[in-house]
Amino acid sequence: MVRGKTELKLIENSKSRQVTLSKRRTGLLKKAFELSLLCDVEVGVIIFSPLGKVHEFASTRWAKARVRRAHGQARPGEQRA
Amino acid sequence: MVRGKTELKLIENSKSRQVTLSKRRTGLLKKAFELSLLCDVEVGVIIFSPLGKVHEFASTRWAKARVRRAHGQARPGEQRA
DNA sequence: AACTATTTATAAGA
DNA sequence: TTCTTATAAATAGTT
Repeated sequence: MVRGKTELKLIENSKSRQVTLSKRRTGLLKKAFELSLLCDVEVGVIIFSPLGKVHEFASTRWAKARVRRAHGQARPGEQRA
Repeated sequence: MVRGKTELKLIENSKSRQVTLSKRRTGLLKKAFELSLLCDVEVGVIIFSPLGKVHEFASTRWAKARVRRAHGQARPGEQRA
């Protein structure tokens, strides 16, 4: 949201969407890390990219285990199919 | 991180920590929502406050189910005890 | 991948 | 907790 603020809707252009995903994913994971550190809370974040890649942040071993369990089943595409 | 930038370490003062948690939690969930919307990705976020409260964001029914399953077991404090 | 103009997020204070 | 404000951080578009 900068330089001609972004609308809050799906980014149609796939190239832009990919770039934005990459940047914001990094930002989101960073924010999650900071929150867990600053406030001593358990945080878990899971992001499934369309291509099937998974990115995650889990603040502790406990949260990691939960996150793992969370996607130990089917992936989004499979589930919704 | 503003007005005398925050150090990346546990906020010792519990009052400040609580306030920061509240603000940043809101921000994190918002970012997660935006990411899922803008980039069409599945996103799940779980935050366990020390007091046992749970805050979450899940972009889809699929993700919701996963997140629910993820903390349908024990809570952090219990697990680590 | 870097840059940079702007928008956002947010720490502190009220 | 909600509002305000000053400033740090994130990031969209560009190179």
